[in-house]
Amino acid sequence: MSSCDQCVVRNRAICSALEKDELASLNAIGRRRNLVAGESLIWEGEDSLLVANVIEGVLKLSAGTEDGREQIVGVVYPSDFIGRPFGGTTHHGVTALTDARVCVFSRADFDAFAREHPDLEHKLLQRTLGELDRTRRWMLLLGRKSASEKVASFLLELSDRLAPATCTSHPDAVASRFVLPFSRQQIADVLGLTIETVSRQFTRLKSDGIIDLPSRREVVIENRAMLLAEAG
Amino acid sequence: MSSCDQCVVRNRAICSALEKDELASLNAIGRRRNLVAGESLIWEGEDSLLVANVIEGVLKLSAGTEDGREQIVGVVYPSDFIGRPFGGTTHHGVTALTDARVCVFSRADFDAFAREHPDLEHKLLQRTLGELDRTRRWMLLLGRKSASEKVASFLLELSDRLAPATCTSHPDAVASRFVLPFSRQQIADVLGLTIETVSRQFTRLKSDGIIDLPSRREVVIENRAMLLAEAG
DNA sequence: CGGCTCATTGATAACTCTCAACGCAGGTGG
DNA sequence: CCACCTGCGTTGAGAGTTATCAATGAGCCG
Repeated sequence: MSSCDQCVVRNRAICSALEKDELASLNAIGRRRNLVAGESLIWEGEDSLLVANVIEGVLKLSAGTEDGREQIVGVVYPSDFIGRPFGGTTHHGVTALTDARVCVFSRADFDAFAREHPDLEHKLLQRTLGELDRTRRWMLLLGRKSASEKVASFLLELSDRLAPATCTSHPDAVASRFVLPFSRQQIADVLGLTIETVSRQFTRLKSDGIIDLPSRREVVIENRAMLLAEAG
Repeated sequence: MSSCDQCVVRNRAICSALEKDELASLNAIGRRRNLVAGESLIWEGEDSLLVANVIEGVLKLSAGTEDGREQIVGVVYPSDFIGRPFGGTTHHGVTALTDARVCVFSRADFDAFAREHPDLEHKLLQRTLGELDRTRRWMLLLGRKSASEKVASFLLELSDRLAPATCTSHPDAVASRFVLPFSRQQIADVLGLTIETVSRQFTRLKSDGIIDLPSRREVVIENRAMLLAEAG
């Protein structure tokens, strides 16, 4: 059943602002949707037609130039909000990096509902302010950090962000071993580097004993202190 | 007098969400403050103690690394909102680029007021969503564009953003001649470049006849089409 | 007229990108 | 069950863009 009651992100997503009966109303205008890795939910430049909450999985927000260069401008995790309420066109595409499950709403329905529920808008505002802070911090990395600092920062951020999913019992825990939701190319697109530079930094970090790479998609942080030092 | 009635950004800032009597209440908890160019209003890493509206002038939001590298992560213009409501610490400093006038509120007062005025929060949400879009688009520039593309994009963005101030009668107008609110170093900090690279791009654009530089701080866009082409 | 700050210009170095080849793993079909 | 194919990642050599270091120049104010 597609009910909010059993939703795993019920208490973390913006829905947590709502009372039981309000939640039922929201449930009525939303629907679940499953995405396979690589599938897009929203395309860059399109009219903003839908918004969503992430239930499970990891998705990227990306923008591109006409000649094909791509930059990943955001990564969203379970309980995060997707889309552009109260606005015209979306300026970045949304694509699943892993298989994912989302709770989608038509933007018009959501806008109307949100306008009637200030607590929901307040949660959304808080979340948006937090996302803006995070995005601005990432600009420092893009504009001023070297390749090695970028890769180290990326791994540290990822270990923080992936922690809630891997270890629900201990809120402060960070994952020192995790599965990358990104290909090498996607990591390059997050960091503003090329795939070759990312690869070289990975092998260097490994040969320095700072991380281990059991397989292409797995990372183990062997020495967090040294990784922190690398991150600048 | 420091009254909202005569405020020049009254109809563009988030205050436009309020009725006359509400505006009076807001006026009671805010105060005007003048800043000279170079003066800081908020410092990176501090507790978030105040928020503000920009009345006049241009200010930068900036983040830095421990070893002194700096990245400007945002630029705010008249009617824009400054600061981090509903949150702990500010992750970037706020400094006036030109002499400026702002309308400041203690964060605690503003938070309480905003919670009681959903329309104000709605305006703030819209503004924050717009700022997030703009910031994400800037990430594409930082991560994927060349020095010449960065400088061209910067000049085009600036001519758009400065237009409202220079030409109030015609809303769609863009300024083809304007005064830079930035030093060369600050432009470099916006674009993730060095001052020397910025300078070289400026002189190249000038010798190509795309722009003219009557003085250090003045720019004339001679050929907007070519500048657009340069921007990628 | 100095003395200062800021911007420009030049020469060189460093970092990252580009182009190319190779390697590894997983899936498919004989 | 193994050979092959394909996609992704790694590694290497060389080129290109931007950074760094250094000197010169322009504007501003005492």
